[in-house]
Amino acid sequence: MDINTTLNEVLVKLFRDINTLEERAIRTEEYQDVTANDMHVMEAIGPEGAKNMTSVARELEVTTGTLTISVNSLVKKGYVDRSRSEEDRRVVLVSLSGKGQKAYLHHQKFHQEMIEAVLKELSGEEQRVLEQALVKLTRFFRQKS
Amino acid sequence: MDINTTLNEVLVKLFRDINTLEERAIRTEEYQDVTANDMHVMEAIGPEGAKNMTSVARELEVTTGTLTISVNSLVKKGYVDRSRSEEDRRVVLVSLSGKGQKAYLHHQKFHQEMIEAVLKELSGEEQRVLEQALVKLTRFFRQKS
DNA sequence: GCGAAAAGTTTGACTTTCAAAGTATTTTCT
DNA sequence: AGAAAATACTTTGAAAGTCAAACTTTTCGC
Repeated sequence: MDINTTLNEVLVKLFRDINTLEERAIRTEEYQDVTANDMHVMEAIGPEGAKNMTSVARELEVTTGTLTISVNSLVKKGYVDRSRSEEDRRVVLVSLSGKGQKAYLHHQKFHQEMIEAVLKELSGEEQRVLEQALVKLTRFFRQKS
Repeated sequence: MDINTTLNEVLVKLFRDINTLEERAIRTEEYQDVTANDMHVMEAIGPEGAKNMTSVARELEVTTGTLTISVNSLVKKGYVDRSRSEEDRRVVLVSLSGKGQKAYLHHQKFHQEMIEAVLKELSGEEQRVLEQALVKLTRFFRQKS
C-alpha cells in the first residue's frame, strides 16, 4: 500500500476518533448540559471580555440567526451573559459568565491533556514532522476556502 | 511558541471548520445535492459491492434508524441502490449506484490532492516519519475510545 | 430629517440525530 | 413442529442545529 493511501485512511480515521473523543470529554458529570456546539460557541466568545454577535458568528462561520439561537440556549443555561452595548445600541455583547469561564477552562485542560498524552507517544523528530504537516494542512484548507 | 500551544491552536482551528470546508469541496456544480453527511455514508458503503445497514451504521457510529434516513435520501437522489438480501430477507443491502461511484471517486480525488499538498514539501524520510506518527496516534485514539 | 445601511432577532423549513416502538424474518429451544 | 427470543431494519416523536428571508431597532451619510 502506498503512503498516499495509507495517509488518507489514517487521517480520515483519526479525525473521526478525535471528534468522538472530544464529544465524550465535553459531557462530563459537571457539564451534562453542554453540547459540543455550545463549547465551540464558548471558545469563539473566548475567556476575555465581551464580543459582539457578528464577530462571533463570523469566527464560527454561521449566520447571526443561528448564533442567536445558540446564545439563547447558553444564556438560559447560565454559561453566557448577554447585554446591549451602550455606545451603539444595535450591538449585542456576549461574554462567558463565571460558570461559562469554568466550563471553558475545564475543556481547555482536556485539550492540553490530550495533546500531552499524544506527544508522549512520539519521538522529537516525529513531533516536529507532525507539527509541520498540520500547519501545511491548515494552509491547504485556508487556501481552498 | 512551544509545540504544545502550536498543536493545540492548529488542531482547534482545523477541527472547527473542517466539516464546513470539506462540505464546500464536496458541493461542486456536478454534485450540488451531496452533503458532507451523504459523502460520509457513501465512503462507509464503499466502492466495492453491497453492505448491510448494520455494518455501515456501526462503521459510522450512528444508529440504524439514523442510517435509514440518510440512505432514504441517497436513494431518492440516485446515489445509492437498496435491495433485500435473498439469503436472509431481514437484511437490507446498500451499494453505490453508477452516479454514486462517480461522486465517490470525485471526492477521493479531493482527498488525494489534500494529501499531496501536505506531502509535497516533506522529504521521503519525513514522509515515513509522519506516517509512523499517524499510525501511532490512530492506535492511541482507538484504545482511548 | 430621511433613506440607506448595519446589528440582531424571529420565522419557517429542512437535516441530522437518538431512543423507543413497531414489523418482518430467522434462530433457538423445547 | 411451534412458541419464544433474537435479529435486521423502519418508523415515529422529539430535540438540536442550520439557513434564507422578513422584520425591528438603531446609526450613518447627505
